[in-house]
Amino acid sequence: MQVSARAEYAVRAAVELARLPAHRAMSAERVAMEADLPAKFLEAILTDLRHAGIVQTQRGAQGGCRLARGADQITVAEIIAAVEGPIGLVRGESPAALAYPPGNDAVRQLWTGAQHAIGRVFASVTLAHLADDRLPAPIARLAAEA
Amino acid sequence: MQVSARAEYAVRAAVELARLPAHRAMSAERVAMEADLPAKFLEAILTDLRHAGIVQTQRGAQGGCRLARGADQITVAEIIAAVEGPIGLVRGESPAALAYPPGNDAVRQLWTGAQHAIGRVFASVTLAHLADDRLPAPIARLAAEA
DNA sequence: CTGAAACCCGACTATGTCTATCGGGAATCG
DNA sequence: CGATTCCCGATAGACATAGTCGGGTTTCAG
Repeated sequence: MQVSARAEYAVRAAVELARLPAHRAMSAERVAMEADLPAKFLEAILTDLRHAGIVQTQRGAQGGCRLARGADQITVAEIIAAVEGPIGLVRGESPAALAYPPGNDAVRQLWTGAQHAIGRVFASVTLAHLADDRLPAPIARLAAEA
Repeated sequence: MQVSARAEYAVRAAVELARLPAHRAMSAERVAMEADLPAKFLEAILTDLRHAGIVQTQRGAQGGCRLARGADQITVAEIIAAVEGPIGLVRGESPAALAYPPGNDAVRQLWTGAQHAIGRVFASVTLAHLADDRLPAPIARLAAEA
């Protein structure tokens, strides 16, 4: 039950971009410096984010990266999906695809529920929240509880 | 973001045991047959469950495995912890152990919240629920939603 | 007592995933 | 032109995971 380094880096990099003044770009290398991430690895991650339409890039001198939309229009869920590919909670399969014998539907629902629980958290947090260092109240409460 | 085969197998095997009449045991091999799991691999998993005090075993002819407690006293969270070891959501570290620069606490809280969200699901489902093929209402609702 | 049933356990292999880097190519701007 | 910056495929190395093997130990039935 892990969040990959890839996903964690993607979020941190995106937060960096979200803190940029509007319409300004930042080179991938600079993002790597600021966020303390391995430069070439981050480059690959930013490529994923671009393919997913989350960031836009500009080649050449004075080029760089910026968010393709407002920070409040980009959720953590999107970012993670972009870098980790389609999410399969159990053995690479979606819970819905698992074949359990009859009378064992609850097991499937268990995995589905877990997936939705985490998906709901990720879908309700945007880059704007992270850039402001302030989560939505329900999530903050969840994080604070025992 | 995956549940390992190990964890999934452990849950399925435990459900099998939960459906046994009280004080009856079942050989590991038979559990593997019934639940359609690789026999030797399951043996290793059952060893983990025994070390965690979730199942009891009896060697020799007519021996086998049974739950160490009532099915309603064993949660999925316990089972998963038993077979996957201490859970580290991000890069093997607990979110609390991650060092983020100041102003980035929300990122840490995000991972913590995700961990709690999933932990809450797993902690509220017991083997009794799964053996009856019926989840607690809040979890069932979570599984059913879009 | 003997032998079969069953657990116990460490070693091992194979496969894949994940992290990260390298090197060179293509676009862009000054 | 030439510096900057993105683009992308190949690849290496480390590690985790899934699953097997073989032999040992305990226990019980007869």
